Formats: sequence, C-alpha cells, structure tokens
Amino acid sequence: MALSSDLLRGYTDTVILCQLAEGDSYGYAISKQINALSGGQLEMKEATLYTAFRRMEQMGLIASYWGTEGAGARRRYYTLTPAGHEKAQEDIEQWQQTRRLLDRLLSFPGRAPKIEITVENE
Amino acid sequence: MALSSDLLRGYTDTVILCQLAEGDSYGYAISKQINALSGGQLEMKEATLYTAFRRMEQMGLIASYWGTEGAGARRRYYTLTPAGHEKAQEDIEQWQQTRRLLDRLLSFPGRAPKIEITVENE
DNA sequence: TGCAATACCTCGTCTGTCAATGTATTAAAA
DNA sequence: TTTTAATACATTGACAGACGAGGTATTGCA
Repeated sequence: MALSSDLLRGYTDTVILCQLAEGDSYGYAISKQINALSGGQLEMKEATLYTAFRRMEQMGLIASYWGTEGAGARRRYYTLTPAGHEKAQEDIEQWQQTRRLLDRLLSFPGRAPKIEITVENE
Repeated sequence: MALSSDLLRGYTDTVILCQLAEGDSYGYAISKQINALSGGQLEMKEATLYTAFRRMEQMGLIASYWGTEGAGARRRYYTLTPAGHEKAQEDIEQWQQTRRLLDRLLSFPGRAPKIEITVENE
C-alpha cells in the first residue's frame, strides 16, 4: 500500500540529503533506492526529485558534477556540501521532535494512553 | 523552538479530527488546545484552521452547529460524523506507517543502525 | 474610553507536488 | 533490422494547502 505523498511533504529534501550522506549519487539511482528502501511505499516522482535538486543546489546544500562513465546515458551526480551535511543533521533532529509531537497529538480515545492536560481557556 | 509547519503539512486535518474525537469543540478552543498540547511547538494558524473546517465539512467528515451560550461571542461547534471517525482511525494507521518509513529513510551514517539493502541497479 | 481577549471569517500569495511531455543512449528482443 | 524497454535527465502548467494580512463583533476590565 502506497503512502500519500502529502504525508511526506516537507521531507523530500531531507530524504534526499540523507541518501547523499551515504555517498554521492544521481537522480535515477536515488529514485530507485528510495523506492527499494521503502518497499515500494514511497515513490518519489521525477518532477519532484529534480525540482528538489534544483532547489537544494541553489540553496547551497548540494553540488553537482557530470559522471565520467564512458557508456550509457550521462549521469549528473550530486554531493553534499558542508551546509548540506549540517542541514541533514538538523532535519533529523526536527524529525525526532515532530514524531514525538504527532504521537502526542494523534492519539485516539481508547487506542492510546491519555495524557493529562490542563487547558486554561474555559 | 517551533516546528516548521511544512513538516506537519498533511496532518492538519488529522490533528483536528483527533481533537474532535475527544468531544465537540470550536475553532478558538481547538487552536488553544493544540498549542497547549504541543507545548507551544505547533501553532495552528487561524487561516489554516478555518480552511480545514470548511474543507472537512464539505467532505462530510465533520458537521457544525452554533453554540447556545447566552453571553460572549458566538461559537461554531464542530462534531465528527461517522465518516470522520473512520477517517481519524485510518489517518492514525497511516501515521504509524509513515513514521516507520521515515525512521528508516532518515538515518544518518554513524547516528543510526544501518540497514542492509540490495539495490538492483548498477 | 481604550484595550485585550474571545471568536469568527476571507483574500491573495507563495511553495511544493506531479501528470504530462520531451530528449538521448544502450541493449535485448522480435 | 526494427522495435521495445531500461536507463537517465529535464521542463511546463495545473492544483492544493499554509498563512500573512486584513476584516467583523462581543465582553470585561483598567
């Protein structure tokens, strides 16, 4: 079952940065890798991917260079800049916080332990 | 430290549905409640909130009625429809899946256990 | 009288996603 | 040989959601 991409909106850049943290790579490979890693749950569309590359290169988070493979279609490789490395780590910490927050907010009566809250208003 | 709302995009409706699962409520109260529950980390903006109400009422997930308070500004209360209840539960399950997926994708070398992957290409 | 809190609502802008479409290369199948 | 599939990159235009900025109205307090 595929996950709605809306639920992952905002994590596109982070996912790519974390892939690049494993080593330089290129669009097509990253696309396939994400697909494989997610067991088919997340398919990052090409338009989304290349838009993200463009955006992140402009922001100075990644840099690109053409591959030197003799045969086959040319590949544009991407590499993390120091700023990109930093961003990846920050994003991971943000994710930990977001996860905790959503776990707290998305409880359903009777399906998760209630939390004692005091709301000032009314 | 406030969380980027982009990271929570896609969960606006779910958060509201889960709040309503605790009992009927109205815009201003929900706004304050989310703020309190998140310890100030998530501030749901009014424009976002009322847009969501409108959207979800149109989708038949919630219904509204005017409060009967004698004094003070009038309140428009919202209540979950059966479809809204269902949606809330589905969304929670989706969240569990998304959380697992992001935990897998957002690992950073040396900061999380590596996962053995076999990628077919190259 | 003025201000803050409560309470609701809308418009226009911005950003990210993606369907659709296009290009080029290589290898294998028909 | 021609066609097909896989690899590989790229753009455009439409659409949806978040939100800054602005608006209205009521109540109570300083």
